[in-house]
Amino acid sequence: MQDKYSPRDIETAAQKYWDESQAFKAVEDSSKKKYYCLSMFPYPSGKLHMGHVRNYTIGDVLTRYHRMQGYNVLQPMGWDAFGLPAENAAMQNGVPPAKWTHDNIAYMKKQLQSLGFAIDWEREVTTCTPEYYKWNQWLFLRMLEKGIAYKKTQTVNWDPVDQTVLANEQVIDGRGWRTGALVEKREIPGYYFAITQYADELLASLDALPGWPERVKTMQANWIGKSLGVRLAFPYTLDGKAEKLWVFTTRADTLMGVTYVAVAAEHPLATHAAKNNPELAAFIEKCKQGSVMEADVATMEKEGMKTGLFVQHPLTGEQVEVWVGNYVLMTYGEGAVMAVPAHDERDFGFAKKYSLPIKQVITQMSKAGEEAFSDSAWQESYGSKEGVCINSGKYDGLGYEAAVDAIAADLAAKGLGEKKVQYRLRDWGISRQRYWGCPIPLIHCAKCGTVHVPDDQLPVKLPEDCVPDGSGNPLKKRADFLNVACPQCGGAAERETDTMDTFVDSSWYYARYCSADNANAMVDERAKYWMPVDQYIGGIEHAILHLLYARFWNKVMRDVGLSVGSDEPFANLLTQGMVLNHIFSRRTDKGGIAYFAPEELELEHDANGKLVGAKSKADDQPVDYNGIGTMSKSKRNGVDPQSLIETYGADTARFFMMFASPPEQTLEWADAGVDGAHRFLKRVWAFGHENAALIKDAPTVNGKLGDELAKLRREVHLNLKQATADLQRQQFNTVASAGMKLLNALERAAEGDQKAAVIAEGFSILLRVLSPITPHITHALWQELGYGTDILSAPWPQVDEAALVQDELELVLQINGKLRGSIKVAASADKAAIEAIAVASETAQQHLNGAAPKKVVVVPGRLVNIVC
RNA sequence: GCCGGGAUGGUGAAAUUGGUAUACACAGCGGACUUAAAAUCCGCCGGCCCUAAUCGGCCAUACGGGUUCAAGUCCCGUUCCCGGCACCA
Repeated sequence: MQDKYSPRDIETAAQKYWDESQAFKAVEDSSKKKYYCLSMFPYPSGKLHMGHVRNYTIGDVLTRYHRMQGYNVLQPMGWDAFGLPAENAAMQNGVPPAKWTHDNIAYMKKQLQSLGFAIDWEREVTTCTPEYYKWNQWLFLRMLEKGIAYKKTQTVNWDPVDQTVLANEQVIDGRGWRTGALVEKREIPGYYFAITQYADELLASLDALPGWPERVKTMQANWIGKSLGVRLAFPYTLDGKAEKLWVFTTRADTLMGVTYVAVAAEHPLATHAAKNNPELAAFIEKCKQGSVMEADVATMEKEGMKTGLFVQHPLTGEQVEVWVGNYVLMTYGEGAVMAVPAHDERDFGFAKKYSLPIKQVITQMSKAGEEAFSDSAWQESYGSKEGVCINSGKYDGLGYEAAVDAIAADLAAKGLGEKKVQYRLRDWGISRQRYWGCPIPLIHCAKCGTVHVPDDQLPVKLPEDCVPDGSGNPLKKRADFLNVACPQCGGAAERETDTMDTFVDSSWYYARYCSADNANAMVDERAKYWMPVDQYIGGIEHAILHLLYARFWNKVMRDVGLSVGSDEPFANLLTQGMVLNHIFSRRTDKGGIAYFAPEELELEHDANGKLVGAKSKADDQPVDYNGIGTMSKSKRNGVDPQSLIETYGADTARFFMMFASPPEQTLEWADAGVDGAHRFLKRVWAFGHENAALIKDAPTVNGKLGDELAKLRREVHLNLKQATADLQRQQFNTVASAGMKLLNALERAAEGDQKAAVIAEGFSILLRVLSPITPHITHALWQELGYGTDILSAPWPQVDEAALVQDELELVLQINGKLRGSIKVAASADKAAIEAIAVASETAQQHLNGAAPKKVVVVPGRLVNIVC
């Protein structure tokens, strides 16, 4: 046995052993309880970053822990390999996205393997391979057949200089990231998945997911946003024809307070009004500038212009003025809203700005609003809270529900409205005008229209040698891809060049791992054994979109008749906190933005170690600080774990990452503390080495121990108990602490009868507690010390409750809630006895001064509080 | 702007159900070993006050209120930070 801890040798040997013994190959075995542990697969950006190390270490700890608990475990890995960064890299380096992606995968796979994760690599899945994306195409066609997929227009960000569609991420302050040009909104056709058809089920089955964090379920429920409201119409006459302007509201009780209606810039009414109104036409054009992002729309200055048109109030028949508002979105609801400035904050701001009338129709029973319409007066007099109707004619005095019912009934009688359930959730637009994605399997024929690619011609393969140049989709220039015979008439036709959103790829990979080698089916019977995923682990940033899309897709697969095994794909979810780092950038001369990677920068700190700025190493000039944020490819602020692994070894990297903070917590990256983690592992090794002879020959603990050794053994089992509980509740930082405390205790062991037995037992517990976190060092020591051949299949240690028993307890003594001392009581003492001892104590007598206590609170095993 | 989360020593954090706030570490300081350094080991380590030193007292879990015998933990309000907002993945 080496006397010095040498991670390189130990880790290479352990990994070789696992590899040769096929230790992590998962085989279906219906006689054993299965545990499918899945971490979100990485985008192959080039190198792992610390967020990956954190994510995959968490998954590996859970996998190895459950294996020791006797489960048949599956932990697979794959690559979310289509996406935008590959195209950006292609533009920068002139390398085709396919090559760049496959090179990155090869490198990152080596990195993952060097971390010693218990992964079954035979099930590896890569989404940019035809074997995988064939099934995207296959299911897409099934969805078209079932009416779950359909075509309509979508609004996109358009860069007028590059003549290309921009992702939201590529829009910075309303400008294209490469060109600096003002971004425009543009309407183009695209394919949608009707996720709203599943809205009710997606909402309802959140209740069937007790293993999901509440915060994620709340976010998803709010995102789906089911609300009961009223869809109602404002009638009007246009060119002599009777028309209706439809709106949706959740506040029909305020209908009598409507003082104007606002429509989107793209609304037909706006278009009509603009025909003879150049000023309005110009305003509508202006509304088309800027990004489509909701955050931008919600924070921009609200602007509007009157159309000169009027509609009728559906109940009173009064004239209501129609405005165009830049905050009304054509793609939401009806593209028009009724405005009640007295009881909606946004309408109020708009009405104040354009001096529109404000009519109070709800009272909160505070003072009536005669005074100036200042914001605080609005809050006090009006407000958006539900209340009782006033100034509303026959509805006066009604509360929210009664008013909505009465108004809805009156609208229905006139044929001008009805109650309606509305969702905030919108259908999922999946068309991307981009090269590096899964081709949409459709063919456009002049004669036959849009034709489905027949199943026997799938997959539609993406040519892998394109190099995008930033302007438009290169597939449009590929005659060999584009030109195809129409499957129906055999005439000349063209392939669809749009590709699918990469969220499609990641919506079902969990199922593919179960049948990764099946070329004839998307999933097969084996999915029934493994699914649902028992533990899914990934970043909290996926709380809504990815997790909702995956839940939706799983239900679609079920409804298409595939054997997915369950209605929900992920039984338990652990949402990892983000690993953050500082972000630095510079404006480019074109007006775009360029980010700097940590290795390109010289950071500057003040005396307290606080970051004050940074300089580029290349030109020694300062760069802009953009605050702190998620480690990401696009912001270039990821920290590569490679040097950490090379310097200290995988076990140190893993231990440090787990010890740094609880998994769900956001973590600002700092490598202070890595030394401490490494020092601890060196101590573990040294302890094993120094006590090797003692441990190898040790008998088992038998009979009563001396006080000191009994105390040590109690500490060992206390820490085992804590570590086991912490693994159950997935708080790995305190599992690491428990390991440290355990070693501290063992190192301080007193001499005495049975010392060898206590040490041998204690160290075997320590090794097993640590093994999920630091599998290599524990594997080596387990073998070297003769505990067994393979710690992987060692059972998880059991707490000996007898070792925890104490004869005498020390309780905290509080006087009036303040710590004033302690008392010793027999473990068997009852409440009355404890109270008597506490009151009789010298400390209590001093404070009581002869008087009787007003109250005594006894918390068994913890404290006594005397109130005087 | 909307939805979700967070804030505890110089730093990462602990406190599992309302019951000793700061476990376990990092950094720092002091010491041992050494010709020396590294490594290793030992000790100290929230702030203020009292004391020669102990003993002890007060304050402190982002900020302001509240409930309770008792609040980091529960309730109300505020600030700042992080994640998401539908074409980053």
